[in-house]
Amino acid sequence: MLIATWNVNSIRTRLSQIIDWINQVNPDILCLQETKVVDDDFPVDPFKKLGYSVEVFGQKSYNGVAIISKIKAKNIKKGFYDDSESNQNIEIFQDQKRLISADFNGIKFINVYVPNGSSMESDKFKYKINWLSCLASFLDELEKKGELICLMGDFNIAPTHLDIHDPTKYDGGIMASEIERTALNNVLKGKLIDSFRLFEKNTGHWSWWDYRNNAYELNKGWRIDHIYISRELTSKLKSCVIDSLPRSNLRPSDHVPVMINLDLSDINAGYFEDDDDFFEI
DNA sequence: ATGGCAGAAGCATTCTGA
Repeated sequence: MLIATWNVNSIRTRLSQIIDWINQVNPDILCLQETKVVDDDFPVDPFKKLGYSVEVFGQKSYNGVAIISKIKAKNIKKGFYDDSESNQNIEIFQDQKRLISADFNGIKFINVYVPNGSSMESDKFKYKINWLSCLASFLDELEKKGELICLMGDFNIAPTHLDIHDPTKYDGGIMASEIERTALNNVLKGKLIDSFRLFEKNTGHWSWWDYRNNAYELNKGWRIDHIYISRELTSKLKSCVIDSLPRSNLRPSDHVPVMINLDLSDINAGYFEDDDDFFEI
């Protein structure tokens, strides 16, 4: 099963590039961030024509997440909590559409667009850290239920110095600070594993290049888009690749897709049995 | 230290992103 994440920086501007990429790669699940469109205006038809279902959680101009899938989603949840579970502490996070989750084949897929944080002195930075704290609580609840998890998206954090083209210049700053890395590790708690690092130990692999200063041509990138999976799933993980080619498109997104291949053939045999039924591939 | 580039809103310019 091919599972991908891509911050497309506007679904409407990038639509033809996304459709082209789907036709080339044929992913089973594609999680998008920064769709920048209200749900009613999301272009669902081009995806439906290719046999995909579309689940969206968007807003005007900013943020917005979506899950495109060949498999039918179960338990679609938009934001940290459904309306029925309203919680005073997280209500301030519901106006920014940054998280959508759904179950596929007995695995909880969580698609996130973590706030950027602007500068470390800003209120937006506090918002980023608080948002990550909310995400940690959200995952704690899932952990308690024993859910298998795939947490993916644009994290706006380089996990280590290996994930920055110039760590001497940027380590310790925004997207690379100890505060952010600690907040991220508090989400992962050693239970969720960075898929990419199971295959690649070296630096020089980026998922985002700034539009400015010829960053892509100079290969001055960052690895800030990630796919984390439950430790129990790592034996099923066959690959994790960053497809940097779409960054050379005309009018590209500043991010590129990251993709894993999970071999869930044993789930077909009913290995993971749900309360109510077996999972279809 | 700042700007640079891009997208959305909306029609000049501002806000936001990372």
